[in-house]
Amino acid sequence: MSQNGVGVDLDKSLGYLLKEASSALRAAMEEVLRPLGMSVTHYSCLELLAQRPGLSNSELARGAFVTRQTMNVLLHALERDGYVTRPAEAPVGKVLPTRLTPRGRRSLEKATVAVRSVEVRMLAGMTETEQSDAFRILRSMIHSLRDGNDGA
Amino acid sequence: MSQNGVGVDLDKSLGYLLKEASSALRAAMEEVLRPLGMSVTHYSCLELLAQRPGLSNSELARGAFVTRQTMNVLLHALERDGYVTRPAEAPVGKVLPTRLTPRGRRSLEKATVAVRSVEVRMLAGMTETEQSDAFRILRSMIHSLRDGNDGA
DNA sequence: TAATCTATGTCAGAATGCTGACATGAGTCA
DNA sequence: TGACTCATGTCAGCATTCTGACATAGATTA
Repeated sequence: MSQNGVGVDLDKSLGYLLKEASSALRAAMEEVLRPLGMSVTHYSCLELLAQRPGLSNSELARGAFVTRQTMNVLLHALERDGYVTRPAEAPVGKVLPTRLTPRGRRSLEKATVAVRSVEVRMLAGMTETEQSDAFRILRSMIHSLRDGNDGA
Repeated sequence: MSQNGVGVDLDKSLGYLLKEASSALRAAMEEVLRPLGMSVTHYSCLELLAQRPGLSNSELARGAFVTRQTMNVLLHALERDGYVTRPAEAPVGKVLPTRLTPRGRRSLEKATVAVRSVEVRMLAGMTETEQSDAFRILRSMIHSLRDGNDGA
């Protein structure tokens, strides 16, 4: 492992490590979701709707960490394939509350099993203390990064 | 914040939190790199070359968590714009060792300052202990996720 | 009430990254 | 030596996501 003192030493950069972990997580999730014909964003959307029925397109987008436009495309596909339903007209304002269909719920159930296996694997090598540390530390990182986004 | 007991509870999912942190980091880096006309992958490539001169296209791709093909496109652009150089013929095998030009090095210097500010911000809210915990825990997560990728 | 601001859904075009495929060079092993 | 395996660089086509833009609905404020 060669390295010199210049710049941000990648071996010691928390940002690089975070990116590496995220990349590994994404790969693991894609691997278990592929046999189900489902992408990570696809799964995220369904999971969000299961836990908070009636979310709008924009809310789903924020929850899945993509743009409104991207989520909009996905939602239309999911609606076309019968996984979700949206009212033809907005009950209030422009917001179209989205809900899972029975088919969407069934599809999600299989995916949830697959994804949970990844989550379990990730937690496996950690003690109880490390697990709660992980939550606290990740939350701290998110908070620090968000603060500077529009603050300073 | 509503939620029920079904499925993977996102509020308590380490995977979701990891994705959130990674998303925040990416946004923060894009924000500071945009004024320099540089993308995250672009910066990653230059930083890798600064620390390990002579890396091949494939090695750079693995280091930046993209495919060979993606890195290949980027390298050609960087070479065209005079940030890196690659020999016309492979000294050995097919591997074309890549190196930063003085221009590439100058460009990287500015980016490094910007990126370091993000890294500092991320570490700011954490104690010394938490910082070393963060490294250990992230490494543990990466290891666990990788193991299962082709193993079990 | 009227003006302004903010958030939403949506369309269009562009950028980015990926999968599939191919030829080639190097290492392995019979 | 020859067959096999593996990694590399590269081309082409496709998928996903993003940025920019617009009209509209609700909230805020003068």
